[in-house]
Amino acid sequence: MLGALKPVLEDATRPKLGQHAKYDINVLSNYGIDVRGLVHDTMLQSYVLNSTATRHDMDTLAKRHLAYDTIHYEDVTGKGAKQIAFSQVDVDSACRYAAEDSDITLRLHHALWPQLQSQAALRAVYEDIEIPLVSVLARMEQRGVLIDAAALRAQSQQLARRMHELTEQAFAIAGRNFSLDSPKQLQAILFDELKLPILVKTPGGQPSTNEEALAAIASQHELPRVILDYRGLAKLRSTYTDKLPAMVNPRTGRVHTSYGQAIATTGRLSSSDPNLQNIPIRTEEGRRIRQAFVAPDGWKIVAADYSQIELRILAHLSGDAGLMAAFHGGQDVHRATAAEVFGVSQEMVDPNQRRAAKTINFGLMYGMSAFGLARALGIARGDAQDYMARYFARYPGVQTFMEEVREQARRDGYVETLFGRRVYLDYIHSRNGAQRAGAERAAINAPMQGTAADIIKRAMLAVDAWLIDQADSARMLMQVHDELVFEVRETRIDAIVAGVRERMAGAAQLQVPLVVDIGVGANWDEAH
DNA sequence: CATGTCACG
DNA sequence: ACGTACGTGACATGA
Repeated sequence: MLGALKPVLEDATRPKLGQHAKYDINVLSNYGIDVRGLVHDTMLQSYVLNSTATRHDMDTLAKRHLAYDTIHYEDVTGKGAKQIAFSQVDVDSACRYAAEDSDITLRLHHALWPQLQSQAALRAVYEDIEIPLVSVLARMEQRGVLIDAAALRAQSQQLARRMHELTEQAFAIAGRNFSLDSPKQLQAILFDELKLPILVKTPGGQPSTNEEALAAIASQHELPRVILDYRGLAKLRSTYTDKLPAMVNPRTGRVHTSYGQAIATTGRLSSSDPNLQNIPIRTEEGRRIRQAFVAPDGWKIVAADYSQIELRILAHLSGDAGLMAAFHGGQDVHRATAAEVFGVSQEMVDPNQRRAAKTINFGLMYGMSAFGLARALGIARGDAQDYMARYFARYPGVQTFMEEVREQARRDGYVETLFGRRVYLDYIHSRNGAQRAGAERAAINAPMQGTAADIIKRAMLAVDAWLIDQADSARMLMQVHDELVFEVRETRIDAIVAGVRERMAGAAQLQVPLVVDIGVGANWDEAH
């Protein structure tokens, strides 16, 4: 069958329609078939029409648009311990399931494509960004990234030893044994037995043992610090140093993530199994994990990230003169903001003022309140209010922009990115004040996060198209929201760095420059 | 499967 | 009185 289908599937002039076609493309790739000619994907149609609405899997879409209950995968294979591989399913059941898959996909296409076709901006996002991106992502997933599994295993051993020591310490301090991994047991010790004050609660109303809560009581008792140290190590070990070596594909010797193209409401990608978009970077111990992401002999890792892309997008979308000037002058934008808010020259900005300005800049993009700013900076609410008032006085365009975004959300029920991608806000008219406020914050953030997502996707398409003519000099391996990671032949570094920079910087024409920082190294950490 | 926690941008 | 900074994915626990 594969032999009969191969010429059809590989013929780009024969148009293909799929539901989550990237999945099928990857399966067929494992059987030596290079699918060409994908023109439609109903999952992506649904996602571009409304990223917020629902999940975009076939069962959900069939129910929603066709009022049809599909045969579920688990109906055919069973589930849990008794589940069998699809290859073990009897041919009659497999045929029914697979035939329905094709039938429903075409019927979904007839339901969704007319809606998309009639809205030019959405159609362009779909046709010019999402559909062509499918093949780029499929190849990134298939390529995988090389990791130094032995180094990670060694780090796991070290972490285990230190965790054991911390466990012994914790037992001695607490006066009894308990599971350091159990928030419930820890809560009983800290707040019932030791009577430490409850300063933070969980969303469920329980006394929290999270980092903020433990840090707040660390001055009153020695146990919280030990737990914090233990937690830091436990996270690294369970999620990364144990897990990543176990996920190396024996056939390729590499780790292969899956990119979610219809998950994040703003248009971002997600990464799973394993998630390569949350590899540690903020601590030295964490960076050792990044050091295990390596290049093969004769190759280097090249990491290219957009500098301050969301703030630049804020400058562009708001048209605020002050913010645009900071970027045009090539200034340190947080320093520039500090100078404005605190009324000093940029040279006189102290580190604390810069840190506060950075918090303000980021917080504003998330719709943060004075209360939130006060908490983030550990200052009085009145002072935070003053800072924000001064910020908006200095950057009036930003305030106007944010009010306009809120207005659009209330009027239309959605907001837009620079390229016309829509993000619907389901709770913008909620009678529940907290929900409504949450929707307003999401509305503020979505145009910036979403435009950044559009831009890097456009850059990926441009870079990929260019790399095809570069004789396998470089391979795009990962995308981490504002960063692209490549492996590049050592002999070709300079040309590839220049080409990548040019295409990433040129992925959108903004009122401010798009700056790309690029590093080269033997591993992902060195490349930063 | 829900909850709490924590890794990233 | 409550909640208060957006978007994700993965892990361990415990019912």
